[in-house]
Amino acid sequence: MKTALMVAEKPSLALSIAKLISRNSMNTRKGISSACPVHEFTGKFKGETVRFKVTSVCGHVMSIDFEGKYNNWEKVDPGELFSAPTIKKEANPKLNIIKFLEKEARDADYIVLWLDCDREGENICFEVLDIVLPVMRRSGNRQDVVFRAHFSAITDKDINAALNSVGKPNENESQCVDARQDLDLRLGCAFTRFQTKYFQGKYGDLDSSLISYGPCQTPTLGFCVDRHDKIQSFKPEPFWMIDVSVKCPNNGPSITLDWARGRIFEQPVAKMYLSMIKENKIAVIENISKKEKTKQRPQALNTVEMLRVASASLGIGPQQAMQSAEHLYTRGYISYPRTETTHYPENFDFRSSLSQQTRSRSWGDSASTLLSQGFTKPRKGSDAGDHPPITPMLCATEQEVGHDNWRLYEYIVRHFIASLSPDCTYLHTVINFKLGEESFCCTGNSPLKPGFTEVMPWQSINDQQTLPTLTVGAKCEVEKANLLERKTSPPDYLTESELITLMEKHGIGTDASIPTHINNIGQRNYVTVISGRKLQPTNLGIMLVHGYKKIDPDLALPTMRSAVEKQLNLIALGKAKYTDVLKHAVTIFQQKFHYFVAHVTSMDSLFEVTFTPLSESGKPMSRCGKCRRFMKYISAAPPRLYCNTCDETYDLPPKTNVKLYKELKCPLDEFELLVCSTGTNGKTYTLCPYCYNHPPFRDMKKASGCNSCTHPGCEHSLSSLGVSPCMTCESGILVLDPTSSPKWKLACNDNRCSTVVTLFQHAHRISVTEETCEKCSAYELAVDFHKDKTPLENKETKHKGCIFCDQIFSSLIKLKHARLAVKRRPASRGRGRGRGRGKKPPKDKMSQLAAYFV
DNA sequence: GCAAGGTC
Repeated sequence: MKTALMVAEKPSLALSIAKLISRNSMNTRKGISSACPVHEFTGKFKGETVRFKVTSVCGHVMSIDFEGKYNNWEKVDPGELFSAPTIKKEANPKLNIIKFLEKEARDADYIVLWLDCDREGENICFEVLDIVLPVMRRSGNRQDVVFRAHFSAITDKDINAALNSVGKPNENESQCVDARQDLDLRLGCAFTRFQTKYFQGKYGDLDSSLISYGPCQTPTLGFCVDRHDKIQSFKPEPFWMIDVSVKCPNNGPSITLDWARGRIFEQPVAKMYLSMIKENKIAVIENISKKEKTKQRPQALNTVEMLRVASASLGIGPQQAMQSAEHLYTRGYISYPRTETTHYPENFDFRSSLSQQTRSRSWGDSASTLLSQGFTKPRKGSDAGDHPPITPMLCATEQEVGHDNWRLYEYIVRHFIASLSPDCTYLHTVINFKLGEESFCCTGNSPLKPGFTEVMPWQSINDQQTLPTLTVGAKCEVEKANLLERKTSPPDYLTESELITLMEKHGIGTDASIPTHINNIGQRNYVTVISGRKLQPTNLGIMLVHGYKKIDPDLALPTMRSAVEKQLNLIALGKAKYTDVLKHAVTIFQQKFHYFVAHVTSMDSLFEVTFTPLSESGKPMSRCGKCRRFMKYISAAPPRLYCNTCDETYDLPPKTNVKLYKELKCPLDEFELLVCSTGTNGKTYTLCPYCYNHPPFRDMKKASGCNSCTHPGCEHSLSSLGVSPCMTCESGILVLDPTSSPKWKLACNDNRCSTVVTLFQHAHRISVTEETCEKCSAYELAVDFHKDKTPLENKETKHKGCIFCDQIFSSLIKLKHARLAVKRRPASRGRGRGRGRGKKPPKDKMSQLAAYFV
């Protein structure tokens, strides 16, 4: 029997497709990629009986980057990036998708591509083909083994129809995506590297680790700065309005009236009207109109609407909202959260979705009512052909999902129920008054049928002013008539929710990437989120956009993206060749880049008035090894030391507190050492500013401290202070922290690992000896305890041994877990001092150590 | 260290 391998874009879709084709009878097994299971069953394909294997990738398998040497910021001129060679590399190596696909393809005769039916999906088709075709059983030529399923909904009908009418993948559409990736990479990286190096090399208070540019993120920032500019250039104008209140007949309530003329912009005119009005003591009701109005139930929920409401009503930002939605989706509480569609599929089972929600204490009654009394046909939405709208799939409780996820879940459920509820109707009343010649009115809304607002109470009609019952011709006594002076007010900063709408309208980003772009401009310190989730641009954000406007306005305009996409569309439509279009587009941006570089001083003239030059930034910290003068510590991102005399900058680790380490010097370069602490877990280590940026030894990585330095003679180095391999991470070594006295500690020297082992107190001195433990081969410590507080017998103060195996030491280290029965191998002996210290002992040594500290 | 696009 032949085998057909079928590949979807994500695991959830592979499952749905397998269920629909196999009619729910399949075997599911794990694949070598932890994320992607394989569903197997027998069925019909192209008239023959085959074994189906349905699985998936996780989005793109590959991503584009420059060839390695082009990633060196110091050695490569950003301008070269427009012609630098690029490579495709595995997008997420942890998932091991390439190996997984190769393995599953080996016994396959057919490959059927079930990737999403959009351009990205078409592109992933070819990523998959590049991996599977070389290893597949080749029973025929490519034409006979490669098939593409075209589907527009995940329904029985659609999926099975797609299987029976498979076609071919569209290479033009795929190449269109390749072109976009190539262009975005070159453009983004060239501008980002140039700007970052240029401005960080001049100013000390930009407070951003990266001055990035991107064809989506920059126009996104542009929207925020545009609003800022409108606010800045706004000139308030005074205006006057007439505030009248009348008393209803028969001692009725007082009501405030609105003047038909609204605002008057000339004071004398307003005053004239006021005196005319004041001549009347009585307002007469001229007309009363009552109209039934409708507030429509919401359409089915898609991603951007969910993000807008999350930001505007729940105060949850887009990035966090997507994380919550992801959490709810992976646990089965809601349907797939990335969709543009606002129309329910024809065969959507509303009854079962509603039934699940009847158990809820908060909205169960609403769901029950709809089930027993019949629900309203949902409004027609738009079907983007991607995924069904976002709906609840299971009834959750707050305990199960956690408070923040719960708030989003609650909204999704309420929105779903509301979309099946009747519209809300209310009575809109307008009462027209006459005061002499002038017209006034007052309006009121009173609910008739609450409809969907019962389940979305925040949408309900509730008027502050309830109108009393009045009749035409009734006379109301004027209580007061005053002139109010007001000023026109500027618009407010853009809210996240408005920004999402603008991005969607201009085609900046996609439902999945909009949150990332918004998050990016915050991370880079271009905007700050202020109260009400409004986005206020920072000086940096404003200077950048104003700078682009001076040099080349296209760079920050939302139209640039769409103009590029128009060109790229020609590839997808087969009207132009991939290489021609790409070459043309790259050339244009290369020219724009060179023009920008040539004119960057006009952006810089904006920076000069706002930011502080490096020479005036920071406070003196440690001495430079070259000129012996104090260098200045700049704490704003990116943190660094700047030597004004040498005009050199030395990067420092991010998010780390640094201080001088007793004026001790690095024996190699004479730079004064620093002590770094990250604050979170009490891990501290020392570093030499010069070695951190220019590692002196081949086995010392860039951006490491003395605890990774293999200098054989320096007392601060790994060679002198290293004790044993780290028990929690793969590559780290536990090093004595010489600054930790009196609460002595060992800390892992891998930046990414937070392991810290707290040793004993009451020791004046601890040193790492040259001897290694016979049992575990860790270096032994020599400890000098305080004579009054020594834990040793007979008031002894000195003791030497292995902290893991020595009875006295191991009893003094507080272990969370008792020693487990660990198989011990005879210790390797005779390791030399120095170079050997960094080397990793056999694997079981690791597990042995791990048993002590969990 | 950089873009934007998939998805976990």
